[in-house]
Formats: sequence, structure tokens, C-alpha cells
Amino acid sequence: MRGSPSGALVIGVAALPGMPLFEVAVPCEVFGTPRPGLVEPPYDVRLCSEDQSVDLGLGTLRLDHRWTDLVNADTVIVPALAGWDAPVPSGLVEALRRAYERGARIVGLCTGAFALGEAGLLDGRDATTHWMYTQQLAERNPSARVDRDVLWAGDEQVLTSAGTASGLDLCLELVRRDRGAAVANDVARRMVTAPHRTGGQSQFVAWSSPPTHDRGLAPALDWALEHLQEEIGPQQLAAAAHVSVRTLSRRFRDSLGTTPADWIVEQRVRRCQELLETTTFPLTQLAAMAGFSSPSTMRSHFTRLVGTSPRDYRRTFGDGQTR
DNA sequence: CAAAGCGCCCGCCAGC
DNA sequence: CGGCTGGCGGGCGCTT
Repeated sequence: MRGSPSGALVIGVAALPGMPLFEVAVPCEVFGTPRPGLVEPPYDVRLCSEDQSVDLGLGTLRLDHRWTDLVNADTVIVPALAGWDAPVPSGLVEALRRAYERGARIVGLCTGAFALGEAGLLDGRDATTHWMYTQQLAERNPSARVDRDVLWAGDEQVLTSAGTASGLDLCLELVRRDRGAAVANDVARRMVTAPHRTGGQSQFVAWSSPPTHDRGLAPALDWALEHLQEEIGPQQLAAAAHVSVRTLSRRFRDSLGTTPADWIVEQRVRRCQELLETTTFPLTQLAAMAGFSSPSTMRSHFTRLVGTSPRDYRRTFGDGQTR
């Protein structure tokens, strides 16, 4: 990796006319916002464009960097294009190829994946894009393995994400790889978003599909979510993952930034939230359904993680059937 | 709420 | 010999 003079990792973001503003803003927010004491040294984000100014629909940005600056970045991000078949400047395609050859990480958010495809970077790789355009992506890149049902896909060097919000998930994944899971979790917390969303883009509920990465852990996590109401703990989870409790503990720290017991409690609280929103079960029964040994333990965990009591949460987010 | 018990996490080390 | 695994034990924080 090249890095800037200060040693910070350089993130090059390609800005093209007509790009949705939010798509450009996502990597700028994740990587560009200074987070003293958490992300040290901070990332060096460089917005690059063809000319001095780029029209993003809602306004015109004046930018200091050009396509050639992308080549020297450690990570190059192409946000969603103006349209899936919007023309990609040859200068950008060339910069992507050269950056890739120099070992840079290349990332396409949403329809930005099509730009990576034009540079030939998706060949033989797992890839995705917005679910409305996966067909077109597969047709244009016959040798890519396009998966319609993941939030993001890729390998160590070339990654793509699905629709708008999943760009956040992918950017947080990059932080996880660069700085570790604990830091990524903290960044997510400060942005008030989920540190690690599971499920694919066609899913509406989070607990039905395994995460797309850490494949070794995924089946065990899936199994745990199906048996939350039972008395499962680190031992059962380790058995499901076919490893020792000691190894399981390490895997959790490395890939999720948490511990098995804490993760289970978090999942149980999430289950509680869902049940409070959609059912009118009494709290005693609800606690049991989420796998808590008593309503009081549910209450303490719930208030600690959510910030409000289960009763207040139901009053605010339930369907109004409560009395 | 307070005390006691215990489940869990992690450092350490040995084995592969 | 370097990395990964798993068993052990101590200490700590949570549960009851």
C-alpha cells in the first residue's frame, strides 16, 4: 500500500456527473469524518473527477483531484453511477486498471459495479449490485459470479455492494479489515447504524440469512438464531461451529469484535424488539420466547442496549394494539 | 438491594 | 519454526 506522506491510508472516490449525492457522501462520511482517538491516523479521502467541477444534480462540486490521483490511492471507490448504463469515462476505466495493478483495493457501490466491470475487474469474481440491475451486470460480465441476494460481495481486492444503504455496510467492512472489528463497531455506533447487518438485499428481516463474510462462523450463527429461545450459550455455539469454546471466542473477537455471550444477548434483545413491535404477548412470555431466563434479565439487557424499557418500547413502536 | 455462586473471557502454554 | 488450536486456571462481572 502506498499511503500518504503522513502514513494515512488514502481513499480515492470517483465523482461523475449525475451521481446520486448520497452515494458519494457515504464513503466521505465513513472515511472522511475525523474520529480522534478511534481512527488514528485518519483516512485521507480524495474526491477525484474528470474536470475541475462535477455536477451532482443538486449542486456543483469543485474538486482538486483528477483520475490520475486515483492510481496512487490505497482504496478506490466508485459510487453509484447516474444510471446503470451511464457512460464511464475512459480515463476513469484506465485509472481503475492501473490502480488495481498497483495493488489498490477497488470498490464499487451500487451501480458503481458497472464501472469495475468495464475495467474487467469483475471477471472470475463474486460481485453484486442493486437488485434491479443484477441481470444487466451478469450479462455484461459473463465470467463474474453475480449474487443478487447479498449486501456486498468480493474478495480481498475487488468488492461491490448492493443498493444505497448497503454501501454503508461495505464501507464499514473496509474499516473492519483496516482497523479491526472493534474499531469498525465503534464507528458504526457513532454513526448510529448497525455494525454488522446480516441478510441479503431481498430480505426484510435480519435473522433469516447468514452473513456474507466469515463463512466459517455463518452456519453456527444461523443455527443460534433458530434456537434463541433455548438455553444456548458459548458451549452450544462452539459445538455448532465444530470448534472449541476457546477458538470460538477468538473467532468472535476477530471477525465480529464481540464475545459469544454478548452476541447472543444482543440477538435476544433484537428478537425482543421484533416481538414487542409485532405482538402483544405479556412480557413474561416474551422474555421466554427470546431466550431470557427471566423478565428481569431481559429488562436489564434491553434497557442497557436499546436505551428504553421494553414497556416503553412497545408503547412507541407497537402496532397500537397494546392497552 | 446485597451477597454468594458461577459462567464467561482471556492470558498462558503445550501440541500439532 | 510460525501459526492455529484447545485445555487450564484465575479473576471478574453477571445472575439469582
